[in-house]
Amino acid sequence: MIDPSADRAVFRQLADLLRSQIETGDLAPGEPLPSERRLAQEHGISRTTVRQAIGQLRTEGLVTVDRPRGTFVRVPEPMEIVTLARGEKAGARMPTDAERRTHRLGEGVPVLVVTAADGTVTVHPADRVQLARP
Amino acid sequence: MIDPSADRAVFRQLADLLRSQIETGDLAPGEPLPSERRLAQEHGISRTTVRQAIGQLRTEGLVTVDRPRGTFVRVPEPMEIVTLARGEKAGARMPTDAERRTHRLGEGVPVLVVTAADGTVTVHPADRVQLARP
DNA sequence: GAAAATTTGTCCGTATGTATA
DNA sequence: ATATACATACGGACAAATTTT
Repeated sequence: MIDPSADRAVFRQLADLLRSQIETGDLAPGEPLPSERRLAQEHGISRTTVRQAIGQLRTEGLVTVDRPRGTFVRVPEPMEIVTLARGEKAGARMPTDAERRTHRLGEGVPVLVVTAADGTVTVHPADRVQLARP
Repeated sequence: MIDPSADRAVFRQLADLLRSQIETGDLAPGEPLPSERRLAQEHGISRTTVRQAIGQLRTEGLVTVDRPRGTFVRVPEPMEIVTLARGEKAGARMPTDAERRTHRLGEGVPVLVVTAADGTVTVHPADRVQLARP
C-alpha cells in the first residue's frame, strides 16, 4: 500500500512496489506494466507521480518504454564475450545522449569502455557484452 | 540558444548546452551550475523543464546534487585498479537502490560486476575502479 | 540567536503533441 | 475516425535544509 504520510516519497514507494514485483517475477520479462493512468487511478495518485516512479525504474535499467505501446519489463539480451588484451584497461560509465542514439542503447544501460595501451578507446553496450581474459 | 519550435525537446536542448559547457571546462569540476530558478528565468522556460534537463545530466553521471546547496559538476575520483583473475568475467550495470546506499554511490554511477569461476560475485563502483589484466 | 531568503524535493493539475491499435 | 498511451511543457504549492541578513 502507498502511504502519502509516510517518510518515503510516494513516487519512491511506487517504484519500490513495482521493482519488487519485477524481482519476484510477478511481473515477468517482456510483460507490460499497467498503464500510467491505471497506476495513477489504482493508487490514488497523479500521473505525474507515476511517471516519476517509472522514470526511476528506467534509469535503473529495469524497464523499457515502447512508445506509445506501453512500458515493459526488460528482457535480458544474449551475452557476448569480449576479451581484454594485454595492457588494456576497462571501466564503465553511463553513455551520453549521443552515444545512446548511435549505439541504440536502452535507458539505464551503461557502457563498458576499453582503453588500449596506445590510448585507443572502444565502447561496448553493457547489456550485451561481458569482459574476460583470453 | 534554446528554440521551443525546434525538433529537439527543450529540456534536451538545455541538457546539451550544459553538457557542452562541462565538456569544454566552461563549467569546471566542483563548480556549481546556476540555480534551477536562474536557468528557468534566463532561458524563459519553466522550472519543471529545467529539472528535466538537470535530471538528464544526473543520470549521465555528469553532475551531483547537494541539497539544498546546489548542483555541481562532478569531481573525478582517483582511480583504483582491480585485476581480472583467470576465469573471471566482468560486466556492468546500474546498481540497485540498496547497492547505491551501501556503496555510497552517486547517481548515474554504474557498478562493475566481477564473477569468478565458482560463481562468486564482487561489485565495484565504476567511478573509482578500473579493470586490468595482471 | 532569530528571521528571511535561497535552493532543491515532492506533488498536484492541466494542456498539447505524436504514434499506435 | 476514435481511443489509448507516452512525451513534453506550463503553472502553482508546500516542505526541508542551508545560507545570508
